[in-house]
Amino acid sequence: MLEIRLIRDDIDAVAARLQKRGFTLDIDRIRSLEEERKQVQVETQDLQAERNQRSKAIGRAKAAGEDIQPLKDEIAGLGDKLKAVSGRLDTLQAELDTLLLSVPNLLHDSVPEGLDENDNVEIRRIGVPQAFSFSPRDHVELGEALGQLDFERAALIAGSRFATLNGGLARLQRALIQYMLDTHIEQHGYTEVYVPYLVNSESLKGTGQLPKFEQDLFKIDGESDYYLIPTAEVPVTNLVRDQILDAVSLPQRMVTHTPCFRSEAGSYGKDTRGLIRQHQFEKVELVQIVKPEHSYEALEQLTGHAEVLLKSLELPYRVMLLCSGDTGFSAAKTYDLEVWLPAQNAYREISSCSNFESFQARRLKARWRNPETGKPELVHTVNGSGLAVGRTLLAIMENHQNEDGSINIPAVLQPYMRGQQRLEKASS
RNA sequence: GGAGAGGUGGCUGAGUGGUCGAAAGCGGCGGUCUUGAAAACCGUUGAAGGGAAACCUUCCGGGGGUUCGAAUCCCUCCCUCUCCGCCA
Repeated sequence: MLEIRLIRDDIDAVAARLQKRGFTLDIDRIRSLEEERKQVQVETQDLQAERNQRSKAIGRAKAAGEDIQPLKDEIAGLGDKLKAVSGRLDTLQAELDTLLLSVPNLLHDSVPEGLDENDNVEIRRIGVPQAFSFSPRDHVELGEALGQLDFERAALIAGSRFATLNGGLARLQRALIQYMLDTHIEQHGYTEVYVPYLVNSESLKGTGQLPKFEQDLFKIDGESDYYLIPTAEVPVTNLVRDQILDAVSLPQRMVTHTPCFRSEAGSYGKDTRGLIRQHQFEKVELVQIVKPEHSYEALEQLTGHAEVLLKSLELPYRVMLLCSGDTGFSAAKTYDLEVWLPAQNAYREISSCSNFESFQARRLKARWRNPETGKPELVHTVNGSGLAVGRTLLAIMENHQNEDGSINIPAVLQPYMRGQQRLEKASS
């Protein structure tokens, strides 16, 4: 959410910056709503002040033993008038809030202009794709040949866009999770957290998934206001909702592993094969709560933390700076890490690292007390995948495959696999 | 699931219809004293919105209601605690 003051002060400049990402701000509607809001608010507050004054006078008169009936008569009608005006104020405020909640974040100046992913800018490219002496198979073929990846069983149990793993592959996924968590905890200074996988709508509103992106979520049917988390960003960032944090507690660096659930509505026919786009997948998520002046530094640092994993897993990747049209709703600036997939002969997203500046913090009312001003001020939030585990698993399968269909386990994962060096058909 | 007790400022905790945004204590900040610190004493100390400011409004778990007036009464939801039952 943007600061209403910013919009009030210079709505044209804000609208111009939003246009950069293809969002058209309804200037006239906001102007007229704001104008009426201001007038109705003053009116409401005047009436409230009058009511308070007169009620206190009645209190005094009563204490003095005077007849209060005449005073009560004088006030007749004020209540109804107040109710009408404040009702109107509530309506106006609600309309403005709804409008503001669906306005995306302003982009950082360093974000290149562009329409879609084709305009994203490659920042750096690390690692060289392996030259195979045979035609590399994709992870579906490899996994099914190993007998350790099964989409048919999953379709039977749940439906499309689910997978079952068994034996070595299931263990390798678990090894990846442990390795990623341990690396961030031990080398990058993150604190591990464990959080709910079901969250309420307030939390989703706080991080920006609601109200605009309800169709991407799985909602739990019933009385309770629960959604399955689409990313751990939601519960973890909400740890600081409605808080005024101590300056010395910043930055907060948190890491967690959770499953993530996405409806993938609107992605019919896209990535239908394999593990790339599933309704359920595992992800290790990095979240930082920082002072505003450090958030861009934190974004670079956090992106680097995710990159460490790709390097150590010997996976070639590139870092993309998303252009204005491709940057997500809540983000001010985003780097995507894209891993090389030999079977697709392409780089595919495996991590997305964003600085949200105060956009989420404003919705979350997540603040810190600035010692310089003594006042509560909004924090900045930064997060990124470190990494998407399912996609990492398939990247390992495809990049580290052998001609016989076995898969080399990267050295850093072997300690988590009792020293096992390869996944083979016999292994389990 | 059944029965009961609660949710008040950074914390503890008073307040059951009227100058209550809220006593008191702790903590924080500033000062006096001191070579310095501690102690003691004095002062100060919540958040949000509107306004250039004076100042005004709102907030005592959330929402709704009664009343001239609600932290206080009523309804409803959420959460915490105790006991019983059930359970990974």
